[in-house]
Amino acid sequence: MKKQKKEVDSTTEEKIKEAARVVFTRKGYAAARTRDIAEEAGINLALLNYYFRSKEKLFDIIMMENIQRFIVGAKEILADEDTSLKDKTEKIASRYIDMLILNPDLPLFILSELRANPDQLVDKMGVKTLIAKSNYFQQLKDAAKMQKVNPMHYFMNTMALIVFPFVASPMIMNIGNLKQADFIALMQERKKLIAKWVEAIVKAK
Amino acid sequence: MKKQKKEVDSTTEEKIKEAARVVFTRKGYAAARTRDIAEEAGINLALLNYYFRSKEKLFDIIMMENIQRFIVGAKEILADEDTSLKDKTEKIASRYIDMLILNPDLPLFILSELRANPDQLVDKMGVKTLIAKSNYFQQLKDAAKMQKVNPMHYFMNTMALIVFPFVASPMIMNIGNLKQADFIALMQERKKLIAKWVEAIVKAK
DNA sequence: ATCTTTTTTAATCATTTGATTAATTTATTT
DNA sequence: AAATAAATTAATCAAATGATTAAAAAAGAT
Repeated sequence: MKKQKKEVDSTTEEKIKEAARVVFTRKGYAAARTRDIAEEAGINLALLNYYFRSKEKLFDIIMMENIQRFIVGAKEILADEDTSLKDKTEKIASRYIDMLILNPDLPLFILSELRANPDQLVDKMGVKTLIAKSNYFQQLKDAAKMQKVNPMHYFMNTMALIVFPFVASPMIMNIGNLKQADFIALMQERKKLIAKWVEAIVKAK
Repeated sequence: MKKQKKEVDSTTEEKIKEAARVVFTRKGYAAARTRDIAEEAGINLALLNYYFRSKEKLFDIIMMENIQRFIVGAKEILADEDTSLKDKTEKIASRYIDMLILNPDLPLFILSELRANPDQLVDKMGVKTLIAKSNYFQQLKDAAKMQKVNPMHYFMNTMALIVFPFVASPMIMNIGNLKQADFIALMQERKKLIAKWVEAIVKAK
């Protein structure tokens, strides 16, 4: 009944999930074919429905896990009462840039599917409270109050500086004449720069 | 043979194109159904193929026009030899934010389809030379030289600050408890702020 | 008015695609 | 080893979907 788990990711179920993650994340729900996933996983198409019932059910699982993957680890950084805003920004930037180098399709996937499905997926994942009630957001508010600016601006700016290059990487690489390695090198540089920039923004004028 | 053009957008061909723009831009190529487009246009499905041969041909036209819509008007601002970097940034931010308020789905659509089709669509549209050879980019390079930083960083930052909030608007509105009108008000505020922020970034540290 | 061309419609086709079924193979239990 | 359960496969189904066709309607030309 139970599959032996000596190789953790070698069960059929795991092979399907991993293939689904690759295909869904790269092509999006609508463009992904269940046959693509089956082929990527090296399994018979029927097994996909045998293990996950439907394309949609499988997608929901992947979507959940992808969002989790996106916010995991952020909580401790954002909650830390002993670090400055600049410290947090640098840690967040560093962690996310590393993660995005490994999963470059993740943000565009999430943002696209989020727009397509006005579900409360974000709600469900508790992103809102994670951020809005964090020490980080309080520090943002403090900084914003002095500038008489909506703190959401600073939050958007930080996210933008971290995530946008990955969302727009084909265009960036084209305009800047960059190869894959050049782009990654640029992103590595940003780990330190972003915190500096955000600090400059917060203190601007 | 020729349709009279008294009402410019009332010809069947135009109705289809406009409907296609709406549906493609909102749902992307893969999720858009030719029947959706026909219904949105209020025409018989066969007319879509009669006028445009195929879904793909119609899409290519819309894609071209959408990219054009994205870069039109930027050229003069970027080329102007008599304005400062800050002036240009402010003008670009203002123009793009206005445009994005009217076409909020445009950037995610372009970025998604650009990633899906590694064609040289960007090449074809001449975005690269438009930017790389502009007075604007020269000013970016000058600023970057002093900071010993790749000028692409500043380009990415400016694009990010302008475009990202629209790409991530569902998440932003959720986290910030914002209604549509609140979000637009925030974007209006950014018109002025972005140039200030970019200036602060360029001069940072 | 008649003829020709263009536009529009309803019906249908062929393919793709998500899903199911029945049979076969493999693993587990007794 | 026999019996039972789980996993896998090939074949097939039904619905969706892009596209075509033949006929009808509308517009334009003679």
